[in-house]
Amino acid sequence: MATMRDVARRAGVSAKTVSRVFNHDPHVSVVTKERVETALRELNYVPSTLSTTFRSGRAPVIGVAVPDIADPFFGALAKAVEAVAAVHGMSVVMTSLGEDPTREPAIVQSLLRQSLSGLVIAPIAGDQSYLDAWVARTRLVFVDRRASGIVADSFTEDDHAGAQLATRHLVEHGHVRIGFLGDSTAIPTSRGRLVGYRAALLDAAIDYDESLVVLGALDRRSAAAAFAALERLEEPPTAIFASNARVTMSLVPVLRGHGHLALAGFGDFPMADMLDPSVTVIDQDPAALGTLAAQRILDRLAHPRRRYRRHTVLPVELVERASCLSTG
Amino acid sequence: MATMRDVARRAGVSAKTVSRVFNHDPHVSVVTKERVETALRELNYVPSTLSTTFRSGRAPVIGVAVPDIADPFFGALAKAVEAVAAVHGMSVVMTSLGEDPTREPAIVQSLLRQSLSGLVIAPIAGDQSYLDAWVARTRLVFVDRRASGIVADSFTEDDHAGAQLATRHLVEHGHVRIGFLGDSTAIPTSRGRLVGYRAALLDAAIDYDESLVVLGALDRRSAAAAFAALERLEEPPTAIFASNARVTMSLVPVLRGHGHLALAGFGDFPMADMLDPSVTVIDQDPAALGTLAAQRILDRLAHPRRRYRRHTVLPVELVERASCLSTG
DNA sequence: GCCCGCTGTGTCACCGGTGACATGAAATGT
DNA sequence: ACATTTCATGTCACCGGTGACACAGCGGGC
Repeated sequence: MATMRDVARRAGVSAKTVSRVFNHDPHVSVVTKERVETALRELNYVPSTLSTTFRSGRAPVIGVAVPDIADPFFGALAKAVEAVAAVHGMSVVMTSLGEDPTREPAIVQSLLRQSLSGLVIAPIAGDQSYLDAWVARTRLVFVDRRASGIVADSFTEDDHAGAQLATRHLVEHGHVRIGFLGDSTAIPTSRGRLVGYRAALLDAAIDYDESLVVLGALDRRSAAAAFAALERLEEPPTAIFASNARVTMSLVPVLRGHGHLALAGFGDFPMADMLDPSVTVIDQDPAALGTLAAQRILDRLAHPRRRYRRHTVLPVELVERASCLSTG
Repeated sequence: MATMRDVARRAGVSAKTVSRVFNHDPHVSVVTKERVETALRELNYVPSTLSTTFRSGRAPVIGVAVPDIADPFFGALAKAVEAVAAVHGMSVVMTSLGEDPTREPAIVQSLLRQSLSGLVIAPIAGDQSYLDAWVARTRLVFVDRRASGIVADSFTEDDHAGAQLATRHLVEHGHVRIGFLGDSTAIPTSRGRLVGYRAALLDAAIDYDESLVVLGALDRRSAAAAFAALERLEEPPTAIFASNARVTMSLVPVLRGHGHLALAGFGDFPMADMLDPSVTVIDQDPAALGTLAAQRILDRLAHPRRRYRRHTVLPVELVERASCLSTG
């Protein structure tokens, strides 16, 4: 691929002059300009971002680190980040953090070595103090979950209010024994949702029964096992609150086999309205998270000393469908 | 962030020596090595990939350009690419090409300016000759759809056989009037599936009726419109073949309202087995496409002059569920 | 005629890790 | 004891676009 010096040689000028022509610097004579433009065209010059990136020490790239890029929630989030980045001539590097919190630091740091302009991260580990050294260099924005161990911007959704809303909704449909099915309380979002669930019970003066809280529902098999644990209770639940979309989806086939319990889940998912019964959910807006996060990175790049709101919590809303109507 | 020269100054050696220690070059005395290692630790040195990338002219990055990264199919594909790349210390830049084929060249070229090690692309345009200049520099691998206008590796799925299989399946369930609902025949995959559909009809000695082929079913609304066009026919279809998962999903609510037609779709999707009726589909393997594509890029990087099979077509299989049983 | 400013263009250095090569000292071989 | 190899370490240049600065030539104002 032709470099600027190649073009310069062909046009009989210095590389700097080519640079000027390429960047529409007015201080170039018309004759020179035309000669250079011809050479540019003839050599099919395409500038490499490498040198500018190297010189500036900052790649025109925004990183996105999420638990799983194939998850529709994070897919939508990433897509939104990319849309914002593209408008500003930036690219997006993506990485899946997976399930193992201990691997998070290594994965994220190998991303950061690329001198990203910013990083949007939905962490899986309980502590991000390993990012301490990077806070000054890279604009870090947390989404879905707040940072812990460091101070960084965050855009999250109202886990507490959403879970409270969904649980209250089940209570209003006459349920008293409401199970909480989740993945792991190591994840802050799940913790927040559990707290919201408890708050709704408290509001309704329903005693909190720890045996109704079952974790580890990661896929259909483990969801079945978790559900079985609830069924074995002396007083099994008549309704279930699923702490995220993955749990809800894993639960659908399980509930199908075991009579109809009421179900409400945190997080909408494709086809939720087409299932029988259609699933009542708390609707999140991953695209909004992504857009805001990307925007914040660009804002901070453009205005390094401006001050911003540290934590933004987006409201969520209940999408009422049929699954909360049925009773065991 | 500390550079090698910073470390060198602190340890009282040259930058090169630091480089040697960092890369475990045995030609360093134990004393020096320890002094350097201390300095490395004290300054918390993390190498920047920027300089090496610049010098080598090749970023340790694989690009992934797909129509929509939020689509579960491409999400799974991207995830697989990333998994392979991560093992080799590489990152993945992703970009959505969107819907407008005319924007593809600009989007892809802005990716390529980053001197990627390779690019995995599922194109939306009908012609990739704009990539001509890049073939020599960047390892291009096409997935899901072949390249047109240039010679490049491809990994695709057997659109023809899959569509033929699904259509034959519907025929075997007694259907003669089978509608074909698709997005656009500008997309090569859709074209291939249409051909497969026609082949199955031919096999069964069923006349091909062009009015049974309706395109433009991109979302629920347009799918409804497309379906309405079929319903208006004098002899409406009793079964429908949907040319991709997005069409199938858009069609689910539409069919719900209009009596039960048999349905088979190309491409599985989450919850397809939980719908009522569960949807018979042709199962694709996006992760396999992603893995193979990434692997090919790494292979070509490692063995530049080795020869490879240009085009690989992966088999697909029918997942029989309930939707093909019901009859209008 | 001199200074000033403006214009068009060129030169140089820089960003940071590392390959190619050099250098001086110690170790080994004869 | 001297030649030769090995070893530890250093110096330099490079990758490519561009900011800082230089400089020659020219026109205008005094």
